[in-house]
Amino acid sequence: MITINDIAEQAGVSRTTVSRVINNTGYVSEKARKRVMDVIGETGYVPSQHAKSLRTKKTKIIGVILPKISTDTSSRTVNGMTEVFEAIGYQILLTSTNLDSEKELEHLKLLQNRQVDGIILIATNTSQALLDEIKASKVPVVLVGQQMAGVPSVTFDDYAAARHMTTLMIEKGHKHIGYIGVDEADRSVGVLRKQGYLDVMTEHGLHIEDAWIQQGDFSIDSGYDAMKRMMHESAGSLDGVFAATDRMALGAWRYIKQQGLSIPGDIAIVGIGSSETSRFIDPAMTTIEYAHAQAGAAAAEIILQILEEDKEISDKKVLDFTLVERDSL
Amino acid sequence: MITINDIAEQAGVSRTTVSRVINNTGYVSEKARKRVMDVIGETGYVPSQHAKSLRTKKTKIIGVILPKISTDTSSRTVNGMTEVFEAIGYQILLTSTNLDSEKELEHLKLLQNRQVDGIILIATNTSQALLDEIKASKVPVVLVGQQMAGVPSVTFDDYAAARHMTTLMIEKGHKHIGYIGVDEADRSVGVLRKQGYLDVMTEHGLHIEDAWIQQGDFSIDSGYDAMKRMMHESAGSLDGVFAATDRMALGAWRYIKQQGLSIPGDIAIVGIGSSETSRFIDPAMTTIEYAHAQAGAAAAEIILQILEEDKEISDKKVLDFTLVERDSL
DNA sequence: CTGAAAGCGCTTACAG
DNA sequence: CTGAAAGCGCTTACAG
Repeated sequence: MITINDIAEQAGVSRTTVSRVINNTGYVSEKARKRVMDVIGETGYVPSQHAKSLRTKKTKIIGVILPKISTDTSSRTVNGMTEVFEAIGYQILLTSTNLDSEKELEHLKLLQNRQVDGIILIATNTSQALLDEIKASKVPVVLVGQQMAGVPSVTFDDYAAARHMTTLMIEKGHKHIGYIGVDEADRSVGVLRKQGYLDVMTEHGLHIEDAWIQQGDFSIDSGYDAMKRMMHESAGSLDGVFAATDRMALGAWRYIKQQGLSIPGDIAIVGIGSSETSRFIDPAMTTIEYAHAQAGAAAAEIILQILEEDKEISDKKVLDFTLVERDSL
Repeated sequence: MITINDIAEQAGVSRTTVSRVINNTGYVSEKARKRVMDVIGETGYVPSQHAKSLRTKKTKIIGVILPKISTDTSSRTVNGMTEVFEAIGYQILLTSTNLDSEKELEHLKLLQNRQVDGIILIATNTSQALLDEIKASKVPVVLVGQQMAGVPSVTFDDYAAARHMTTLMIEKGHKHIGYIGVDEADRSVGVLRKQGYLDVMTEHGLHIEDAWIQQGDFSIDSGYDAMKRMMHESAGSLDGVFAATDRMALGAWRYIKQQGLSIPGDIAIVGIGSSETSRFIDPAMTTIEYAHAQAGAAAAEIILQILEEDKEISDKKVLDFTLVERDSL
């Protein structure tokens, strides 16, 4: 392996000088700089990041913790971050918790040991343990998807989105609207979206049967099962279903189709997420689109600001949503 | 920051001894080990990976180069790798080329500077420049999706898969079969799949109009456009289309539906890839499934063998495919 | 069973 | 404008 010493020797300067030209810092005579550059060019020398990190305590690596790597949401978010980071030479160290929230804690620790400069956590819950770990973190953490006191984050306006969608359903003449949600440990998806639905229903004086509120686990199959339960247990007047995510809506869609019912004639079905599949099914699903790439980019920018400008930031950036009206409502 | 020196001091031993207990190497008396462990427990000390890497030249980080992060294929592949790596404490440094093959070279260099232990490259072409860079690499590289002389790889049997699908179409009574492919710089997708189609057609003495062979660029829209061109330029007897990827097949499907044609009644349409969407559209698409997660896992295992067992491996692992028969053929 | 010492490849005051 | 030297936090022969 070729080191800074080799370059210094071949260029006939000290390694201090070599370091200066590499990092473009301090004064170096044009002559010396050129000699060093030439030798670097000839040898193809690249500085050891480890040695450098050991000294400077900086790595230019950002740890990213995802709930699951193979989802539309994750990959779009990471994509957005990548664009921002790549331009300035940062790289991403990726870990996935595979939906195991214990692992969020574990990975948070792991990444710090790796001496990443910062961590972006696509969070699925807001537990106290998680908050504690974040507060204790030696490196800045920014949250995506959830908000926590004193922690910078970028989220979508889940409550407003759910309100908007529910209102739209009512405006279109639906009155007996069911809801497929997720566990409330997930504040954004589990609590806020549901609350939006509940509040709008109440404000319109609309009754909600117990059977109309079901819970899934984000998977397509769980949406299918939830829909099935809802139909079986319901008194029968159901004319619309709002699922907290497109994947669960897709499962519900599937069950309804299998029953030979018409969408939206018999039952309207809508989701949130704007997945690719939701666009191609028949009827194409009305949904709400979140700009995940933009969220990723925003998170990247926040962490960069903290790192490079050494700012104390605890911004909570809330991104807007856009309604995608198609044919299932 | 708390270091090995602090631990040594508090435990009343030398840092040599601390290092020994951390790494479970050499002799340490039970008493000393316990004291050290206790102090580590109390302090929450974690060794600096950089210092360690600087000495050992190992990082336990694998660089992964993807063509595009937000695709089904990529995320499934990465998922498969993650499972293997996670179990033994390796992590993944992810970079995406965003379909820019220049960047494959660039990232190959970049990752080496990051001192990754190895690189997994999800390749989209087999250019000489790429091969040269791989050969010159200081760390082992394993290829996914393409084969190159002397480089370990895991691929799918694209030629056999295309043959299989084309044969099936013919058996189902289709004779006028078009093909939507991609650029031939991509040997696996561009050349082998097309060759499978061509050979089977020839063997059955089936004629192929010029207009029946079109090219896309992997995107849904390009499949749509290719299908449109095919229909416009064709003499009219077309009764089936085989697209090299599900996404392009999806685009083609869309165009055919828009024309009010029946699938597979008027035209059958099939793809390769088994994307989620292909399962939910109407009619559900017949396709070929590749076990991407398994490919990722296989690649991870190969690189681990090279790294941990110090073997010289240039295995070419070829994974099988499975036909997913649905309703579009 | 244990420790002193050298060294991994850098950067950064400090002195000139 | 330049260099000698210290030091970042580890591991690993070597000697005892």
